[in-house]
Amino acid sequence: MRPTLRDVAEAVGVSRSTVSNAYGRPDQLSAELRQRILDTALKMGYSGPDPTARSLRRGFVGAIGVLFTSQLSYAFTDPFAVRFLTGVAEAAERHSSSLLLVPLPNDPAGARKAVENAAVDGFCVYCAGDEEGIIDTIRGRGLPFVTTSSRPRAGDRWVGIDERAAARSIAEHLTGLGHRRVALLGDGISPDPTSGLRRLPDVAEVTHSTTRDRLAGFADAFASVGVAWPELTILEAVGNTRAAGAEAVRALHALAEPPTAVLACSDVLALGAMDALPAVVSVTGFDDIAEAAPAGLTTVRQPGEEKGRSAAELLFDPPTDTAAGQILLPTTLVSRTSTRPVPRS
Amino acid sequence: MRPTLRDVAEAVGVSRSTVSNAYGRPDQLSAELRQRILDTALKMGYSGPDPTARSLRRGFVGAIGVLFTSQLSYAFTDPFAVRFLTGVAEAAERHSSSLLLVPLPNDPAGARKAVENAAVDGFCVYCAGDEEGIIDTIRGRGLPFVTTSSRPRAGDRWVGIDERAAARSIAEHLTGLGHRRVALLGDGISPDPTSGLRRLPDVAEVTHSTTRDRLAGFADAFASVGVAWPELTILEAVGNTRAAGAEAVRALHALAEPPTAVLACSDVLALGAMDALPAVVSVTGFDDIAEAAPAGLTTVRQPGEEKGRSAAELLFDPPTDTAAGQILLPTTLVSRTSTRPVPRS
DNA sequence: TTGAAAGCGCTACCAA
DNA sequence: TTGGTAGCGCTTTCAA
Repeated sequence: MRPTLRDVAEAVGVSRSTVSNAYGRPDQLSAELRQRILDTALKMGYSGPDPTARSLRRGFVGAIGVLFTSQLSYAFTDPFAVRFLTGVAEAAERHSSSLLLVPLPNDPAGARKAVENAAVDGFCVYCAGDEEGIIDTIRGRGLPFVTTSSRPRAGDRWVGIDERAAARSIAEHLTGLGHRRVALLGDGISPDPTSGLRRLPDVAEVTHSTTRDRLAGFADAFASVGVAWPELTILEAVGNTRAAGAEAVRALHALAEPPTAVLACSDVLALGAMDALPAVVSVTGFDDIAEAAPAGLTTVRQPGEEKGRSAAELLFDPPTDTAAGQILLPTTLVSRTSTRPVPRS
Repeated sequence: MRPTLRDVAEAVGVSRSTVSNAYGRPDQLSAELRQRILDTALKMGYSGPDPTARSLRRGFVGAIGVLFTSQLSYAFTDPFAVRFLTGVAEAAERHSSSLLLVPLPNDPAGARKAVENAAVDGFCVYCAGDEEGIIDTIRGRGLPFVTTSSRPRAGDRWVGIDERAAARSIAEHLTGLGHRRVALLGDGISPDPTSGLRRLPDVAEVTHSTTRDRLAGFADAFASVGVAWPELTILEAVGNTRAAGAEAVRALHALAEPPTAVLACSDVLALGAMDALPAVVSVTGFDDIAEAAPAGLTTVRQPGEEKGRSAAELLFDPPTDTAAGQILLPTTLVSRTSTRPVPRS
């Protein structure tokens, strides 16, 4: 049996409080006594107060939870998610807090349970899919949280970008180059995804909110040059991976009149599309991950690390002014070689 | 005040054990009573047992700690570390366990405290630097752990590769191409690093164990063709980043007889070296990260995800056979275009 | 199937 | 500066 604080107290011949103070409040006892306690503890193989017991008593844990609304192991394969995490980690370091990464099972009940069982002081929710249920569960626990959802509730802390406007801006870049027959590529379009062409009466039916907003932004730009939603080709990828992007655009080969450009909802998908398409087809991405520049991918840059950092800081230092709890980050259109004017035919 | 399990028990008019069972052991009470309890709880705003209290009572947490022996936020910028983490996450998902990422302060005392305060059931230690003190602290807590250290103690659980042999193999590739005047590039060579040329009487003095073993392996190959340690140029990078690699090799411009090849201790450093050197200089890396292939970098492949997965599995399912607790992973030499025969002059 | 009792290991208050 | 006391919120025997 490992020794407890009580054992050390008995061995030294002092009370438990004094031993506790020796670890947590060194100023509450003489340096000499403290040293005697620490020495005895070391000799007995006691390595300090049990973290769990301490958390229970103190009512705070010293860790924040990070939730990815997609599979945790996938999150690490998504360069943008990793950048977000880097930012969160920076803030956590500054606040001497740990990061609890909680894998969420696919079934809602399991996900709920996972969120309820996480021993944390608050959550950063990286929204890449369905977040409603998860956020409700956190709310139910009464814990503070920050989201990157594309549509935060008023009063919720949030860090994000104007998804729709950013998407519109890159689509306008393409309309400016003369593109009219285009395909939109995203994942999380339907609840039960399959790769390839999708018939979609209305953008409102798109499952994932981020994809929905970006597609809506793309559509805005085309609507303003007279291309209505039904004339846009919608491509669904199964998952946000390069391979899924490549796979999805294969469906274009079957078309009599293939699009002159593909607008992807992420750089990862866009790079996959470039892998599978001839270079005459213009391609755009979203995020500006590290791989985008060497590939010459035209994209929208959003500050990934800063997103993570701001989210975590919002959790650690809640702003008193409620308006300051919503941080809108800037985006920039980055024009590279993957987009060109429509070839005359 | 949030309601506790006790409040729910009183509201329903049953004992606390029964409410506890309603959550943790549904088979211990009638479905009807359970539903009544759950309904009441919901109405009262009770969202299930407190995770910390439950952990204390049960004596187990449901999370494993992941320790990077370099700054946590840096770890995410290292593609190989991210792959390791991906593997760990996969295993954690399978075992419904969370991942606690613990930032370690640079000072040993702070690092010790951070490890002592982590509420986890065990640790995966990703060794990229000094691990001795950290592992001792874990041992002091009596928690199970797995390392990727290059020199595990007998009896410790471990996952790794034969660093020295792998390094030797890639160096032999270069000696086979005729290279004799070469530079070795690594980080963590000296305790107080500065970028550039390093005078180093003996490889044993290298600070970080992994760098030490890889440099030793490089040296082995050159020794066997008659190039002794003092004839090798040693370059130190400050940190394992692409920029640091580029910066470190700038020191070569000053040499009258620059090396014909640079052997780096990681792909990241190697890519940096390629950024800063003329293409006639051969460069080798280590790890085979995703960026290596497009850059044509000759390197040694080690299975990153598998390393993480195996490490975590070793933690979750301790092998009864102690010999099975040490897993040696295979490596492969991947020859690409960044290495060429020595140009005749 | 349900309940009473006994802590898990610790910290914080208050009094000495 | 030190110690006694009272729980933090829960689970788990064990007995009814």
